[in-house]
Amino acid sequence: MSTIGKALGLLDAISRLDREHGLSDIARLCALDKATTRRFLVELERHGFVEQDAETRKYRIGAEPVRLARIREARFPFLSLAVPVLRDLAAASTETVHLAEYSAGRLSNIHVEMSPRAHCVTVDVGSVLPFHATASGLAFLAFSPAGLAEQMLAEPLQAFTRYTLTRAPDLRAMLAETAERGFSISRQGLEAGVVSTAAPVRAPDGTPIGTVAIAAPLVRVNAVRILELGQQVAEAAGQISDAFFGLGQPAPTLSRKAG
Amino acid sequence: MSTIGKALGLLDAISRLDREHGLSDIARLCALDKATTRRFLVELERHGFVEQDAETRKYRIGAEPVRLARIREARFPFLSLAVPVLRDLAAASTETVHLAEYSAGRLSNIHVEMSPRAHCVTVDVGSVLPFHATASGLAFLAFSPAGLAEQMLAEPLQAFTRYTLTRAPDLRAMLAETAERGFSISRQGLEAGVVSTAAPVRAPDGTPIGTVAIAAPLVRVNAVRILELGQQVAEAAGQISDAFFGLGQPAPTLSRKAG
DNA sequence: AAGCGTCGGTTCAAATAGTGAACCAATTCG
DNA sequence: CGAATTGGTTCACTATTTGAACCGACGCTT
Repeated sequence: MSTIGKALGLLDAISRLDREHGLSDIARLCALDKATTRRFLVELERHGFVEQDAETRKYRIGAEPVRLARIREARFPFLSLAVPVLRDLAAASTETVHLAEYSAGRLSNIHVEMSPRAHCVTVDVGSVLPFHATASGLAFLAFSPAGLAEQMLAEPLQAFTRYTLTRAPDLRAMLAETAERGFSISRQGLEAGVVSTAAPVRAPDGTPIGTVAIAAPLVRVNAVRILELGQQVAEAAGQISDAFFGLGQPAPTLSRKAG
Repeated sequence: MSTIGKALGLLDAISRLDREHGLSDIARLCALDKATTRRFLVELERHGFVEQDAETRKYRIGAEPVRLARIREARFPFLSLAVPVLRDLAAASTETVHLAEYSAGRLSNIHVEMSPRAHCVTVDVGSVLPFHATASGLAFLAFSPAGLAEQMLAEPLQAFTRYTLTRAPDLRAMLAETAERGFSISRQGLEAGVVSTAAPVRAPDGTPIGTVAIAAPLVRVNAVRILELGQQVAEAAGQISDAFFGLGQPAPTLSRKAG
């Protein structure tokens, strides 16, 4: 594997940590030598991708990604156009809403609007969503070229709860349903006690570039309510697609590479 | 130089481009071999740091930095706390306001609030600010340990306009003035016809972590007005420092490494 | 339509960079 | 107090990166 790949993998590992960690910890986590890990961290730090706390000597994500993200947002204002819609959706549904973007073969959460209610689902920004176990993942695959779904189903599928669908035929059926319905539903696929529904944000040519999802506590949704939420999420996703590609956007095409 | 450094340098080069470019262009710009450039781009793409347009084959910043930036913002909400203050400042001053963050030895623009006026200064988000030629740079250095300023002054200083101060003694005088006054002033240092004033956002221990600046067309400011704007910018910078470190923030320390 | 330049992308021997076991010195813990 | 961490460094060994030369395709000009 290339050195660059290893270093960026290291950065990815750091991004998944819930708190700051030290050199030895990070080395163990990435199964890299301590010396190698250190060289990577130093190099990443030189470029602002990680920062080292001067006191604790622990490492965290640096400020350079913020700069890069702002540049991307300036040309491709996905977040800034989507957030108002998400806010409205959270208010209308009174449930937690989140937006994911597809990149590098993964679907990552990039924004969360919390439910105004006291009892609600929390979702981490920056987390990577498994395709088979989340409404977002299913919504994304259902509207992508069939090859992508098959590629994802071919890998071993982790069961996060005892409700997680892990058999390809079951998932294929879910995808077919989703494609017909216009939105996906996941019942406790990733987290026990949580039901989600999601719909794709699509480029003009139809390929999804991300998803918008609603996640609600199981106790608040019945068969009728989930369809209601699904309608709302599909509506919002359509709105974002239109807002984004409707005016002025050069509609960039994305090569849909393997994960 | 390490391969990682070269690859991240390439990413940095792409970030500075005003529009998307092709492989050969980028290779030329970075003085790297085409084959090497391609391997880097492919690797960066695999991890989502760049995207290649499927049609034009040109490269642009990818979505992964957005994910990383959101993670950082969730733990270290510099932007989200600063933006409301910047908005108020833009409204109060009726001039363009921008926020910069120090990282990897550079001061980068991470947010801009445009002046409500028709005739106003525009500032690019993501751009890197030269320390000696901008109000932000001077404000940052004036409140940093003296060693950092001397390090920056030691390098050859580019004259962006015929008003740019490039001699170390002149700049040292400016820094002394700035430290005393509490805010910096730059008259056409980077752009002809633009006057700026800036103040540092500081961690509890006093070291600056960024700056907030106002940039106004020369024709709208006289000696009195610039001091007025300076007062406002200093006030706003103080507000951001307080908002950020006042409550709950763990006040992380940053190792102040060379540029 | 032939000629030329440039594009994105690929190949493989030569050269350069990355690697990691062993080693510090400084903390932390029982 | 000593055992087991921690972050960090060294240097002989070796695997990875490098780039000139190559390809087919596209878009000009003649």
